[in-house]
Amino acid sequence: MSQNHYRPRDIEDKWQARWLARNAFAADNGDARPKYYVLEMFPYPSGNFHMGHVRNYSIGDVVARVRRMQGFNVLHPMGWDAFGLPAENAAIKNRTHPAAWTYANIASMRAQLRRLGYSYDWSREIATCRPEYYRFEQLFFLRLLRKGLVYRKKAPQNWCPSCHTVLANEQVVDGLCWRCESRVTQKDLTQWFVKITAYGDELLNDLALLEEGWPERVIAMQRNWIGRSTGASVKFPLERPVGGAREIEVFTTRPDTLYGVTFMTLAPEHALAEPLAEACERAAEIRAFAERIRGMDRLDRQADTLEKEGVFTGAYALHPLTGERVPLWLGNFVLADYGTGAVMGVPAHDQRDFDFARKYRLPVRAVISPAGEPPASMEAAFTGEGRMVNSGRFDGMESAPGREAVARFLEEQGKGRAAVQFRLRDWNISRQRYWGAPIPVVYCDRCGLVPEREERLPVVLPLDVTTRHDGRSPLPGAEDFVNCLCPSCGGEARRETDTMDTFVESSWYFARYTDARNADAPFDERALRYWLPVDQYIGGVEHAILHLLYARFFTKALRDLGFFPPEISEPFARLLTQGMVLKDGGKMSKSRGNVVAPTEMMDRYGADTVRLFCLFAAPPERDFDWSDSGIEGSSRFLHRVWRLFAEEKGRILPLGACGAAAGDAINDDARDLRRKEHLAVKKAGEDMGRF
RNA sequence: GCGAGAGUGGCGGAACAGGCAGACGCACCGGACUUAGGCUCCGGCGGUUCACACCGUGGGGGUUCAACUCCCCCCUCUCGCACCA
Repeated sequence: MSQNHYRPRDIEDKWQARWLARNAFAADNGDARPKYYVLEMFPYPSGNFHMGHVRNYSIGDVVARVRRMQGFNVLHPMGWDAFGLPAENAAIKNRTHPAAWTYANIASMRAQLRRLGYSYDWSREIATCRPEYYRFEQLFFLRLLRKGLVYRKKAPQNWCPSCHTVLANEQVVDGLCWRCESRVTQKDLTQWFVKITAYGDELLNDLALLEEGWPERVIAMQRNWIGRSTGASVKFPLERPVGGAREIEVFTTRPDTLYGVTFMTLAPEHALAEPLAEACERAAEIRAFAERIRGMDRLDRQADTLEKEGVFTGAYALHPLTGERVPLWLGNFVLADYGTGAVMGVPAHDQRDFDFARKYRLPVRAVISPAGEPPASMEAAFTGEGRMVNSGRFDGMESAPGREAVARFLEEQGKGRAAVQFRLRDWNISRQRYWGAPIPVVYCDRCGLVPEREERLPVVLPLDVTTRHDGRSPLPGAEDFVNCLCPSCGGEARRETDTMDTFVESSWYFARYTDARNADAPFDERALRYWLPVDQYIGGVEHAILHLLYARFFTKALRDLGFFPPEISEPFARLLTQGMVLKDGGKMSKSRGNVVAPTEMMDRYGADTVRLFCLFAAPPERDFDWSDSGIEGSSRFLHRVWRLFAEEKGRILPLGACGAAAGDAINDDARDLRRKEHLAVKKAGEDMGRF
């Protein structure tokens, strides 16, 4: 019996045991072969894999195995993105500890991965919740702090009431928490920020290096998110000083339209909104407007159906070039956190300003003439380029040179300058949660804020705490942790109890794999030089901005801190964003009751069938619908392959039998078979060519 | 509105670089094996047609000996962004 029957469990158990015993896929840092680093985005140890993971890792495993067969020294590691909120929530629910829950899940998921037969180098496995890992993250934090790339500030922050923590801008999707989809509110808090904006230009410009290897849409999304605009900042002197201010600064991308300014609009959150109200006899009306707009739900306020409205403050600024009086308004459409929170109103050449001017009967002055003829009457703003008119000394200039000329003139007059604005904001990395890497600073009554000393790292997250049922962090109540000695004066001090955003851990893990067991330093420079960048990175498109932007930033920052060699500026040379595994046209989810568990499928068909189907069902970057009858086909296919080999075994010549030595002994059938084999190998090689 | 991607049998999808459209799989049909088959194996399977043949890759034009593939115009769908001044 049975050799003719395909028995996946027997085959897989046998080989997996052998691979494990020999650590068969260990990569060698000192190897002379060309290197190839293939990496799949590491998982959060939730307890179970879903089909999306299986698809992701199966794609990566094919790349790794093909590259090995092609003679490359392949690094294909795996680890665990192990800090994070679900562990705390599960701990509360199951009356356990986040660490216990996390490590148990890692053990079970590691076993699942081995059963799936992936060719990982297990000797490099990492878990980000271990002090051996996050101690280096704390080191990076201290160095970034020293360099001014980490700072503390109080500002309105995205607050998720359900997760009891702040969120970075990147973690707010359509006004909802990226993890639990609760509505995000605003809260004034003092938080730690990473100055990602200092790298805005480089993050944008280096996208050009990724054009070959990254999907265009991911590049477009990053470009969009960074949102660089060039233009000018312009100072409008106030007719009378208000709240200690003598002028209001605005940013504009169209300094060529400066002579068309007929009003100015401030966000209701602008620092001068209240002083302006105070100075006006209609103070109550202005305050009521500002408060109403400020109190609006973020989502509603950003709706594109929202009508523009505003209120006149009674005050005037003076046009920097003509000296004309420019009325100051508050407006609901001006964003407080972009630019200066104030804009100049050019109704003739900006649709928003046009709408606003129509509603409040403000004058419209055309200063850009499209192709000669100025329009007799305007139904809409003319936002295109043209020739400057009614613009004093600049009359007759084209828009593009006009923009530069106006900016230059403003600068000469001390009334402004050429300027660049980013949409990208600094990254808030403080989290008011327990299960994360402690931020290594202390607060001392005498010395103030003091960084922990590097030789005292890691600041270990205490494990002997009891999780609170209200979801709040137990750290502030953990006295042994909080009470400490000041690294500077040795007096009594208190530790920071916020932890770091888990996206900090995932921003550098790919580099740690190159030297994962190094206890003295985060990396070995030779190992980094040899392995980086990752040649092929694979993961879901949901990280197009979040993780992929942070990791790109970290790579540049670590380079400038001297941790990375200077030639490493981008972490991932090629990126594949794999499609989702759907069921019945939608996401698999517990609530829909349509989850197909990989373990069940492996029990029924074996790991190879599950992997084969995940690869076969659709091209890697496209979504596909899970099909129960489809996987039957993959299973039948493997059965056929096995049976064919088993039945023909006696007639199949050993490898090499086709060589010259065997000569004419080979019959036509064998020759034909060997030819087919080579054609198949060639085809497979060509199909893998894109990697 | 802006950006990206996709439209090919009943379905998922092939077709490298302009050269036999529909590989492979699912479903379906016929046959074999079988007490039975929901297992397995063999064969068939774009449309019209008895056949010859003709038509056929979202629609319309074009280039070419030859177009799913290249060019122009249009339609539909998916995803991302969107009052960023």
